[in-house]
Amino acid sequence: MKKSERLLKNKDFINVYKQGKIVRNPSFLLFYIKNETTKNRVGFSVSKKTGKAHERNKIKRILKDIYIKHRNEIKDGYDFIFLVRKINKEDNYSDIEKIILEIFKKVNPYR
RNA sequence: GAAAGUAGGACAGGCAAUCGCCCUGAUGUUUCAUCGGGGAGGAAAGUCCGGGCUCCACAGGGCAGGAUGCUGGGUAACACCCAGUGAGGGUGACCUCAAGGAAAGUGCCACAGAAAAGAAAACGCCCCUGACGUUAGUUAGGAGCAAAGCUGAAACGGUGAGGUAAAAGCUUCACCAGCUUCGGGGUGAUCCGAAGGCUUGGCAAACCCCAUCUGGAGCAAGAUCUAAUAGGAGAGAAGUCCUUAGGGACAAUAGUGACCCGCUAUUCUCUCGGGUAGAUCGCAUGAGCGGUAAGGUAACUUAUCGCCUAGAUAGAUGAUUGUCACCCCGAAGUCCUUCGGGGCACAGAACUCGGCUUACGGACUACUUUCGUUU
RNA sequence: GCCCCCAUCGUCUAGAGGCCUAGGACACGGCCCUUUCAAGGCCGCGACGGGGAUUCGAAUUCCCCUGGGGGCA
Repeated sequence: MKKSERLLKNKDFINVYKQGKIVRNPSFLLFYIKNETTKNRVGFSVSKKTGKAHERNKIKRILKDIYIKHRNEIKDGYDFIFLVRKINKEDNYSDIEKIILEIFKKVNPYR
C-alpha cells in the first residue's frame, strides 16, 4: 500500500472523525467521507486498550492485507478509518476478514 | 543411569513459491517504474538506577532535601560487576543477605508479667521470732535472696560443678559468648593468640548521627529554514515652513462632539521580535563489535589487526501454501524406522549506551555435586 | 516516546506500627413500628489489588509486579 493511499496527518483523521459517517459493529467502527481526489485513502486506529504493542501491530497488518484484497469492491474517492474497539485474541485472519466484509456491505460506496 | 547446581552464547527455527511493507544505490525519467543492497530483541518491555547529549540556572562555599551504606578493586558512572570477610540455608556442588553507628541524644516496646531499661520485688523462695492449732498448716513482724517458678517475641551473660538456710561471677572452677587492652598475619573488612575486669536487651526499611555522592529538566530536549493569518516594537518616508542638528510650528482625512479647541487613530517601505502547521537537522562511528597478544585470581585494562551492522514518524519484517528440522502424544513393527495428530514461547527498535527487574516453549555446550547399579 | 499520581466493603471515605477480629455514611437483606409505603429504631451481609522483605507484630515502612487516572508538541 503506497503512502498516497493512506491517511497520515492528524488533520485528516480529525476531519474524517468529525465530518464523516459511521458504520458500527461490536468489533470495529468504520468512519468514511468523500474526499477531493479520485483515490481512496485509509487509516487504521488501534488504542492501547486493545493490547500490547506487537498485538496492535499485528491487527493493523491484517487489516491492511484484507483491505488490499477487497479494495476493488469499493468505489473511488473516499477516506476511510478503521477504529478497533474490541477484538478476540483467538480470532485469526479469516475471522477478521468475515467481519470486515460484513461492514463493507453496509457502506454506501460499496459496489 | 537418575536427580540437581553453576557458567556460556552472533541459539530463539531453516528453505521455496505467491501477494505486500520501510530505508538506500544505480538507471530511466520524474515522484513513479526496473534492477541491486540492507531491514528487531535477549529481554527491543517495566522506566527502577547510572552516564553521554541538549536547553535552562549558576562567583565560590554551605544548609535543607534526596541517594548509597562490611572491605578492597573495576568502571565514564552506578543502587551494577569482580575478589574477599562475616551471618544464614542446603547431605553436597552451591545459593541468599539495605551487613555502618543503639556506652551522641530523643522516642517506641501493645497484651501478659514483680519488672520492658539505670533497678526494682506488690507473684514468690528460704530462715528466725510471736500468736492460733494435737499435727499438717495459717497469720503478723524481722532478716536474707533474685537461683527456680510464672509472663512474654524479648528478662541486666549462658551451661555444668562447687558452695549455701535459700542464694548469688561468689576478686570459686571448667567450657562457651561478648567487651577492653596487648602481640602477630592481612592494604582492609577481619582472623589467630594472650591477659584483664566480670557483662553492656531489641528496634535506626523510628527520628537521628557518621562517611561518601548529589543543580533542574528532558530528543515531544534543542537547532535551522520559511508560506499564510492576526497582531507587537523601532526607524524612515508620506505635505509645507523654520532650524547646523536635535526639534518645533502649521496643515490633511476619520472618530469623539451640535461646532471649535483638545484627545485618539490613519497610508507605504524597511528592520527586529514572536511563533503554530510543515520541512530539514539532532539521527546512528559508538565508553561500538569480533580476533590475537600482554598484564591481572577476576571484573577489567592496554596494544594491534579486521568490520560497519535497522532508522520509521498514524510509525516499516506480515499473510497463505508446501517442505525439512526439533519436541510431545497415539498406533504398528524389523528396536530405530514408518504412519497419523498436535505443538514451536515471551514479545516489536523510536536519541543513545552500561546495568537492574519482570515475562518466556524449548534446544545445545562445558564444568561440578549427590544417590543408585555394574566392573 | 517521555514524565507524574492513585489503589481500603457494591459506592464515597476514616486510618500515620499493637486499642483493627479495620470504623462511619449511603446502598442491600431481615425484624420492629405503621392499615400500607416512606421516615425512624435494632440486627446482619460486606473490603485493605498481588507477591516478597524489615519487625515479636504491617492496611500503615521498604522492594518488585498488576490495574486505573492525568500531563507534555
